Amino acid sequence: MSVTVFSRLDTFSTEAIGPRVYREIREAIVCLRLKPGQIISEADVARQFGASRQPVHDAFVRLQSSGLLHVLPQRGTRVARISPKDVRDAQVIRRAIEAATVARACVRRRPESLAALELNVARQEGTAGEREPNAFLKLDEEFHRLLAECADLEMAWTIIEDAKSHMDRVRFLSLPQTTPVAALIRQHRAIVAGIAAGDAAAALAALTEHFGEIDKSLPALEAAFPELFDYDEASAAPGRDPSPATADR
Amino acid sequence: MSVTVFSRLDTFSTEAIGPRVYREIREAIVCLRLKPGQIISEADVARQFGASRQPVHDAFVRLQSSGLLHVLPQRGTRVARISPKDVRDAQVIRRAIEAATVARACVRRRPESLAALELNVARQEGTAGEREPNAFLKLDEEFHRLLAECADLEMAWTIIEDAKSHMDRVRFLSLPQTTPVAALIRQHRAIVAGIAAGDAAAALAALTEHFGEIDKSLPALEAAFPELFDYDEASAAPGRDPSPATADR
DNA sequence: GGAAATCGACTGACATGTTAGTTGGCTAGA
DNA sequence: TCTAGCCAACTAACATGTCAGTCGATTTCC
Repeated sequence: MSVTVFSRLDTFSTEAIGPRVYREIREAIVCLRLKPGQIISEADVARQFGASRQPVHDAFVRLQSSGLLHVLPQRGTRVARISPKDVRDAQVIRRAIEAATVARACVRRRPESLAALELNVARQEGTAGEREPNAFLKLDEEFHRLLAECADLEMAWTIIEDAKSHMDRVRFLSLPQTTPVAALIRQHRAIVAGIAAGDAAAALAALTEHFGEIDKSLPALEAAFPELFDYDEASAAPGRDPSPATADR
Repeated sequence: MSVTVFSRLDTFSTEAIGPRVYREIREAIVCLRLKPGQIISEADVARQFGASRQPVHDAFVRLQSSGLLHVLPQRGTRVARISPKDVRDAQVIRRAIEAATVARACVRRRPESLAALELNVARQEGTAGEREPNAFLKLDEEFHRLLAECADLEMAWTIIEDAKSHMDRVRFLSLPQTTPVAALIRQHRAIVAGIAAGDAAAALAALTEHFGEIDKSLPALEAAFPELFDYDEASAAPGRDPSPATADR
């Protein structure tokens, strides 16, 4: 009936179940192991984890407020389809916040933060030869977190993380096709250089270029995977889906 | 023992309990009916609502992820103190997002959205004579929501709402003292005028001025109500509070 | 044959029971 | 008087039970 996506949580961990469940479900959504549009149920996911419904329910509550899940009361829960509007909204918002972050970082310029950024970019370059893109994605994630830290704007990272999740699903789709990782790394380096020099204009220019990438891939992906996308006006629309799409897998 | 803050939910409502509980708790925090630093418990709040712990628990989960509650596992939950850093972070983020919103609104310029904004500002001016500031606050809230709608950036409002909550507690504290409502309304009008004229520079200038207000009041408030503020580095720090502050009340 | 009523198998919403971790006060022993 | 250990009284975390609403397949009636 339903696809098995999660594996039993190991019992020998000091970490509470709740946070782990949340993290795993979230990652599964962003990495498309849970397909956009797919129906999932608290009880079913709980069974897969070998846990009770409660921590899964808590995770669902949080993921709903991030917009990654759509809960239809008394009917079911589905993984949010990729909404082109949400993707673009998230892009605009992320660009705005990250621009403010970089501008602030240019003013602060803490040596230790800069060192951390430099190190991170160097590591990114180290992954250039690898086949596995996940290593780069992890470092990219950390790069942007470090930016926020550098600007002393931790709250910014929390928000970017949420906005990013909508964008990352698109990025994940586009990975097999065009992965201009080298270009992305070059942009990262330019941002760091701008901050190090206190040259806000240069850093912001590099950042803007950095965000132009997704725009190119989105239309082609929509054409290639129409069933993963959502074309309705309101992303959070509760009652919809007149499409004859296959419910899951 | 604990202060009664909530009243029994009326049973004759079609709306589910969960959303109502969430809304009420959130409002109580923002309006300082729940004091920053105060200890609250799921069971106690549930009793006050005449509901079970479950919907209260769900609300706590969401409020924690907004940073309005700090849950100390197995120990208790406290209303987040007002963290000057969080307030400033929220300000920077809100300014960034709202600037992007206004810039976009200047480009779109939908007549019906503009009309809604005009109407809203007119209503604000209608509250000028009233003693009750809540009417203005409600309209102010709606004004910024309309801005997001005008820019077709619904996601922006969701985020601003969260960031605002941290700022609003400060604003609530400062209300009795200095309420330059007239100035705020003037700024609102200037923003709308800028959008209507498609003059992004003018609109953004008005917006920037609009955000300068809190900066002035914050230091004085910190001095006046030290017990409501939190001076630690990390706002989300789980284990802290070495201060001998009175637990609640 | 076709439309309407029915029923059963789901779902999440909500209620309640249980557990483990923390804390603060009490007491026994020095 | 002080201290170490114990214990009762909390807490949120987690588990499970119950319920009402939804949907779709089947049946029933025309």
